[in-house]
Amino acid sequence: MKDLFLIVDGNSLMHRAFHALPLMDAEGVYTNAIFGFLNMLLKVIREQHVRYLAVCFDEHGPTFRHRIYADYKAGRSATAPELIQQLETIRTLLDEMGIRRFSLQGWEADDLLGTLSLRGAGEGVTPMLLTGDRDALQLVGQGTELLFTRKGISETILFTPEKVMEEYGFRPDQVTDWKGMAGDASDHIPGIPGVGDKTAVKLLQQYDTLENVLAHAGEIKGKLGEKLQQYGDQARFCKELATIHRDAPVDFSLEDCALGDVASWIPALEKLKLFSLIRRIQDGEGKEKEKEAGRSGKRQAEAVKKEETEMPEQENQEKTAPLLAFSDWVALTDISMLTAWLKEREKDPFCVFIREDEVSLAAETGDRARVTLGGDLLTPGLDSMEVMTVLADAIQKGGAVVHGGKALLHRLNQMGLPLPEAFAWDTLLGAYLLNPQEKNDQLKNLVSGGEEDAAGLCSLWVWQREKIRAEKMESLMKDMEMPLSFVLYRMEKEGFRVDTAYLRKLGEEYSGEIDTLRKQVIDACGQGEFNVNSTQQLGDVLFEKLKLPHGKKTSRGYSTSVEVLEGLRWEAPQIIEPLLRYRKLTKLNGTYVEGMLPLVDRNGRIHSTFDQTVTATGRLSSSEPNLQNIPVRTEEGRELRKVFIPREGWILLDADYSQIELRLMAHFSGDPAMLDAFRKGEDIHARTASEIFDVPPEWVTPELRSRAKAVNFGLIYGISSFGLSRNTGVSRYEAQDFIEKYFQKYPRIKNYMDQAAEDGRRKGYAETLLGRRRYLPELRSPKAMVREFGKRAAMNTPIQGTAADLIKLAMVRVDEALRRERMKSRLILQVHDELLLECPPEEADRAAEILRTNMEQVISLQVPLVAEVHRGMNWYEAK
DNA sequence: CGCGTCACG
DNA sequence: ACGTACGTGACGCGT
Repeated sequence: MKDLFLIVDGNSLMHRAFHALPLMDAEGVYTNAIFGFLNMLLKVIREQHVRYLAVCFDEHGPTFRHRIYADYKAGRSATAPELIQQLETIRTLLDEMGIRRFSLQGWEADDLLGTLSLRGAGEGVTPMLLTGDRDALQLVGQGTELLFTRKGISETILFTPEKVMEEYGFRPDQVTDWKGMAGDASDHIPGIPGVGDKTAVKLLQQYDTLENVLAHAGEIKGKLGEKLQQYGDQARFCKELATIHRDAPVDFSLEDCALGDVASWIPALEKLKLFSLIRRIQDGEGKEKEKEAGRSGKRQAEAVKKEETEMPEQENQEKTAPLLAFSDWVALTDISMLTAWLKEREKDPFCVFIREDEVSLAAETGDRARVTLGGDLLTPGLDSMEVMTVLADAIQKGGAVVHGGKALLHRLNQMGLPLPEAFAWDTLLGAYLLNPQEKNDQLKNLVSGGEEDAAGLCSLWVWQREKIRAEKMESLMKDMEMPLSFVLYRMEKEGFRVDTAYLRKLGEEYSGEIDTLRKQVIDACGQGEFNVNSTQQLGDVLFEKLKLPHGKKTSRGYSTSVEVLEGLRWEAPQIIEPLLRYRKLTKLNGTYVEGMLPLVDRNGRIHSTFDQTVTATGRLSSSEPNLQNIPVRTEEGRELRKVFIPREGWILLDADYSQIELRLMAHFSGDPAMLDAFRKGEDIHARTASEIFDVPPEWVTPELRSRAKAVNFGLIYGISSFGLSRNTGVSRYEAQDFIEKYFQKYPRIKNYMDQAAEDGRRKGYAETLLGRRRYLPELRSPKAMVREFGKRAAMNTPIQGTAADLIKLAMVRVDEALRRERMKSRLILQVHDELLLECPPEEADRAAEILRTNMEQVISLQVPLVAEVHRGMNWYEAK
């Protein structure tokens, strides 16, 4: 095997380490980036056979890229001073450690990586690049490999040309072609407008190179073809910017890069008091030799590993579970074998993973088995109904570990099989709790090696169990999310009855008026026929042809949003009035009439899907149809709620939390004025108005109250004067004034907000009252805008997320109470702070009581929780 | 598929 | 210097 020449992108790694690790301030010296960098370096040296080592840095001053393109990397915020300081220090340190480093005025570290790898390969060593910069992917191949850091620096992934193809769908030599077309916002490289990541990959798969794409641009139909012709030169230029130059005039000799004994680093590390690194070097020496002897010379083709570090990990650490060891698969070829397999393990949980053609089973003992389903004469398999019947019986005992229990319940129900009361574990829900932001619907994304069978499921379960315990989310899992999935299953199955005749009638009314309005708009514009639904055509007519003053622009032209149109009311009322009404009615008709009718089942009921694993904050989401956004804010839209009715002879109960988010803000902040208002049951917005506008309560006008309400809402979202002014119409100056007055009157709230952002930054995540987490890497972004977003999310998530926790818990308890009392009433809908229940009239009083008490008593806070229950013969009445 | 728009809490 | 309220899903357009 050839010796490895490790070439490190110093800037990239230092940058990543800086943002991944907390600032470590040892006597005023920041060393987090240095520590992370060296830790990483040591790890790679330990794991790979590194014989030669070089570290490359950027040099100050413009490069040839800036000379040909002034905007290159414009818009990047300045490097933090704490990082600049460390970038200075690391150079000296590397020199003292005897590590060869390279930097060259006018060249980026990338170019040096390219140059050194070429020269190294020429001398017969295997270059391995270590960087977090995707541009370097173009250098992979001809012996050069690339270790890419991700999740901060805690994981690396080894790229070979095959791996690049697998991850991105193109070859390393196509990286620059790809970037030339797709562009890169972070480097201010525009690419071709309208061509994004996906389109660029598709083009390359068809035409191979940028030049060939451009040569065939004439054959490509439609807008895409036009754009390719129009922006061909821009794409070539962007490709040039993205191309790494491999001919930098460096003073290189391989021998200068020879890596000595890492123990020689120790004196230099002592100066910086990097004792934990020194300890790692010393500890590692004995152990390394042992490992060396047992290890085969072959390096791992692909390795995703966890960095061992003494610093608290800030990012969400490993995201996939390690695969456990299992015995060989046992093929269960008849039903009695399946029955026996399950019987033998009935004392302990078993993992079950069902696919179209196969059921696999696994247990923590390491046993695993599979059953082939269906089959024909050539590929014998078992009858799927028989298999599922046996399986349902075992699952019913409550010991099944599954991925996505709600879907399994639907499946069992459809087959007419008995349902369990609980599962032992649901890894879909576990994955969501561990990281609500991550895509977690596919098991294979959660297990190392991408296993999608019961053995993978079992590995994931064992790993999650421990993580969830360690992160103190066991109760969220066992007492909330898992039971809730059964409640949601029942809600989905029940559905909500719809008065389709009335819905059709509304649709006809809308359609009739829409036709008239469309004609009015087109007449008033006087520019001939056009599609009023097309924002592009509409913008063209209003702002190009009719020269109306345009507001903000969007990436595709002029904005025609309600906001903009309302501004034109007085300019062209004969166009704008019918247009606004047209917009509104087409929305109601398209989304709520046309969209909903096909979803009504033959019993006149509509079955939304409630997804428990979508939102970042812990809320539910509803889809097909979304019943959480049925109109209510305008009377016209609200009429639609008359369409939602209880089953024959029953009634609807609607219970909603009053001001739950503000109450939570009062609780979290402990602000005395706000606590007092809620304890006395006052009108909170009026009270706020009185406080911040400094008028006696009886002087609070609706106008003042409404402003105060906007400020209260703003607070929950992580207020900014810009946002407040945009949403209320007051000037930004006034908005700023309101905010300042607010914080004067409610200082503890200000304190809470600051604390939420600071806690989030320190811990790396925001959490709810019950311990649900949301990771917020944004708080450590170098970009101010991204950081500001992170702050607002850190302030909002505990509030929105705790409200979500509480209503979920209330749902589990309400459902449980209704079942315990053997009532017919059932939950049919949740809308974030509102529960809808359908019940026979004789149960109404008791059901209302169950709703109210379970919602109000769900937890004890510093302020009372209040839920109001209304009843009616349709949703409109019950609200 | 990406965007603009708009419905909800 | 720059663009922002937090969290969702559906529809229609123009690719």
